[in-house]
Amino acid sequence: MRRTDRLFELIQILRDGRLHKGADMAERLGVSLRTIYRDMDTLIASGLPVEGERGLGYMMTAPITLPPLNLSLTELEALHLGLAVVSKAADDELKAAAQTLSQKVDAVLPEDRAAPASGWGFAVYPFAEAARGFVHMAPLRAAIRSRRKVEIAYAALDGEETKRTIRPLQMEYWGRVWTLTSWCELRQDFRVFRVDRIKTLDVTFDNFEEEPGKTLADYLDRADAE
Amino acid sequence: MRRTDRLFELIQILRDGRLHKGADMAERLGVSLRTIYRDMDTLIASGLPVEGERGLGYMMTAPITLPPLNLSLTELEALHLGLAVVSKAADDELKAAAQTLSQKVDAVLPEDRAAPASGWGFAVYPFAEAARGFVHMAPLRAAIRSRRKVEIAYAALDGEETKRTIRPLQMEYWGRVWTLTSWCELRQDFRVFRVDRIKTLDVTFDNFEEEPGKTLADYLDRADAE
DNA sequence: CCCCAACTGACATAAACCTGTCAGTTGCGT
DNA sequence: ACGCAACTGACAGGTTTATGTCAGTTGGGG
Repeated sequence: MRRTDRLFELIQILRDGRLHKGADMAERLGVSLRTIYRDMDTLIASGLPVEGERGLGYMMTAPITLPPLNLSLTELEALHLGLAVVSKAADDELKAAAQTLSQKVDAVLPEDRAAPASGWGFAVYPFAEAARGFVHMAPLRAAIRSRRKVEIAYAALDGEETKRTIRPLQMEYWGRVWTLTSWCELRQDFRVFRVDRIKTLDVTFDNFEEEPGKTLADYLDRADAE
Repeated sequence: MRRTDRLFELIQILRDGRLHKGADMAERLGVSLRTIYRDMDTLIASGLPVEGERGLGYMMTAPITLPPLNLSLTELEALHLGLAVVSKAADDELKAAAQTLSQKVDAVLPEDRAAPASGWGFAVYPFAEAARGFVHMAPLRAAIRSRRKVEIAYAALDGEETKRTIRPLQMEYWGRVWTLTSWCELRQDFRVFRVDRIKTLDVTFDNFEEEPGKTLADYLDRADAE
């Protein structure tokens, strides 16, 4: 096996984010342990986020690696604008992530492509209403990802407050507010909630599967038909 | 010179986006033309956006290359959300760029990190008011980048229409509308315009330099003081 | 104190890679 | 039809890199 192929195999092995011993990888790839040590040196030097620890083994520390991407100038502008929006118009976790990603991108751009001193020509100012819902966004994003039911207390326009269990499907950003499209178990129908009007929110340990008639696709189909 | 060093030099030569002949690069780097052909094969195979044309030479087609980036899951979400916003809430050029960049990112993610069938859990819907200004955004972005004065016909809130020459400094996205911060030569002061209320817009060939008292930093300083 | 596995330098040997030369082709524009 | 420069395969020779072995160190946890 050529060395470059073996390096690629090592990345695939490590990608699972688990702990791996050098000796095991050596056996698997049919080379000596010393060679694996040399290979790991090379991968780490090239920036792969892996850590080795004596007595333990190797583990990848950041699970997602984007390979080299070729961008046009407009794509770079779109990237910066998009990250600027998220830096302002989402919850603290997403804000921080957008900021660190923007910094990472700026750090690797060639000097002639880096941000001009005056910035990229964009600024973003979120609506106060949108900002009020931020407190719920991180748990909602996690619930959407892992498909867990959520219990909310919701204050409708008329002030009436209801408690209900929902299946969160998607959040929408309208510029002024964030909304949440869900399947509502109380009403046995789809409902769209203003995120800023959710009073309390608890993510349950109750998972939900895709049920015909209750998925985001069903909701969108119905919306298209109307 | 080692081969890897030469490959790096080739990238630097090509980065200017101009046409380059193999023979010239061979002479410059002190190797045979055949070796340059082998090198170009290697760079193209690795994804460098270069095209060769018989009778002409080589040229780089996309000037910006991001090296491998390691992202957390939240950074990936922020990236997708940001690009989703730009895919909806900006001019056609930026929209297209955001879409192609999003596709590029999705194409290179490992399967377990790619977009779930139901999407990333976000949707974005722009205000119609914001959309009305889109027609002016591409020329404005270009004018901001290259610091060229712009002639606009502007319809203020009371309906009065004025023609004026401005120095575009920055655009702001408020969710509902886009605005443009400029130095107005008619009023000899900073002015903020609603992009959707600009009736006509012409980018001139008149460049402007940074003048003390008339820069974006001056405007922001004044805004902070108020 | 012992165990675990990462981590390192030095050396000899083997393997892989790179280069220049040569002769040839291809596609486009004039 | 010609000129231009990319593009290709084959070959010989030279250079560089990689590998395994060996003996040693380091740091953390139990």
